[in-house]
Amino acid sequence: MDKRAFKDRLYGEFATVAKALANPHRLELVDLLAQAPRRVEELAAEAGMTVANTSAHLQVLRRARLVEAEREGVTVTYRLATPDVFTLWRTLRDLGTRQLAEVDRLVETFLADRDGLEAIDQEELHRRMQDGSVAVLDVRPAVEYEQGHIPGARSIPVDELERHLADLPKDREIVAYCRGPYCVYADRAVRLLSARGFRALRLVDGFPEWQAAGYPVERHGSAANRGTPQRSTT
Amino acid sequence: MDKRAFKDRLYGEFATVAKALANPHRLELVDLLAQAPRRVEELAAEAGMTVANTSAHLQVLRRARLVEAEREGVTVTYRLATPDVFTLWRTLRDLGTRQLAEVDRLVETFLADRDGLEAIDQEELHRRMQDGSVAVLDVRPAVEYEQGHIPGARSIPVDELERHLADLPKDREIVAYCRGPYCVYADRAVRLLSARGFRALRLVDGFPEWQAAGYPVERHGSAANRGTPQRSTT
DNA sequence: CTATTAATCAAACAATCTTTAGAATACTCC
DNA sequence: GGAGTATTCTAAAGATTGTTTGATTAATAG
Repeated sequence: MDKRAFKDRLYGEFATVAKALANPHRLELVDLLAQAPRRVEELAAEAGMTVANTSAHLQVLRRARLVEAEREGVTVTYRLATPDVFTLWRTLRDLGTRQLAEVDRLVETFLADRDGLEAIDQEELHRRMQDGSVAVLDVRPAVEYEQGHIPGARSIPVDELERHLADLPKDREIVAYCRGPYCVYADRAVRLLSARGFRALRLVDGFPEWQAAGYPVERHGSAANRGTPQRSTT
Repeated sequence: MDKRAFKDRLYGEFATVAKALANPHRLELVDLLAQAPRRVEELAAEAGMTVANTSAHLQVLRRARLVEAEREGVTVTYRLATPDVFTLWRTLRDLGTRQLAEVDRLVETFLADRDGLEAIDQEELHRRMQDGSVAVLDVRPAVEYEQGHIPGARSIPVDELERHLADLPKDREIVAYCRGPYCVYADRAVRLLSARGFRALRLVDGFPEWQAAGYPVERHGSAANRGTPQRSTT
């Protein structure tokens, strides 16, 4: 094998990873799987695709070793092959956010009223959590909460929020978070809560970013911290 | 615009970035541009492609805002749009290295004798540079050295190494580096030097990784440090 | 064994991507 | 203006990708 053949094949291998991410549907699937492992049907429903098409895309991801599948009886559960896959997706997403004006434009258009919502970042939330001045609210679907959440966070999926307002404090600020910077659940929650007289604000990032930054994480209500928080793993 | 349309378009934008990287030739171009800005012809020659094809691929990268072009007289010089593009490429490459067995196999096959070469990492090189126990050798093409190199490194492109052996010290270890973990120039240099009685070893990473890690960098022989080194920007 | 459910496969088609060859453009030098 | 050079554009062929439809496989329950 000569040098040119070696290079071609090596870059070819790395290109298969990029190819796996080079499709909007597959990026959405990766984004969903970063929240929690899921079955094919669930993924198809969440992403608004047919099951057959979802299955085909999942297999592209699997061939690139970005996701793994596990059969349990009649269902097949997919999960990210390693947390590094989320890191890659986030690196891609953040670069796109900085470089592509169109992303800004889309956010401006669709999340026009987001500017009116108060927001805080991870560092500030972590500080305020420690002095107990805030209540934390996870508004993602329950299955995602169960796979891991910010310690002490209460799980109320956004669609059920209206029914559980009585459980929330009026005397403390409420910080709502969801899947990530482009997830709209937290926006909706903050808007609803504000309208009902709560003091609510949103976390600018989602749970996967919180976890990737090394902040403590809780699972199934039992403490499962990763030690002292360490900022900025990027 | 409804939520589904918003998501589709947002993921679609991010997919354009992944698509730009989803081709072996374009990855090689990004890798080359991470070393130094270059003209189309130079890139085509380095990557073993026709000029027309190189131009076409560069424009895919440009539309995705990963590279920028600047016309200077009759030539057009391309460069990475931001250093973050290298970060994305490295994240992709490192994930591929960890996940794809085929990468390992290719390296084993083509760089079979690499195991016999002594190697050190960035941290250790930085330490040894400070106590003056090593000479550092940049074996990349001169244009790449001129765009930035490890402070105090001597530039001898690997093809000219044999002619300049007299300039190298026999009483100190020589650390050779080149473009990155899969670049073969440093391997060749270390092999040649060892055969001629020098004590030579290779740096496991290349210059772009050194720079991205926050270690000091020098340009055109004049000091241009970035302050104290800070490890691990990943 | 049969029926049921979840997931995958196979075939087909449209759409997109890659490459080449040759033409066209943009600039410089004379 | 004309010649020469670097780059880009155009057109066309060939390969790859994405999606749907309907069939098929794998496991479970009765």
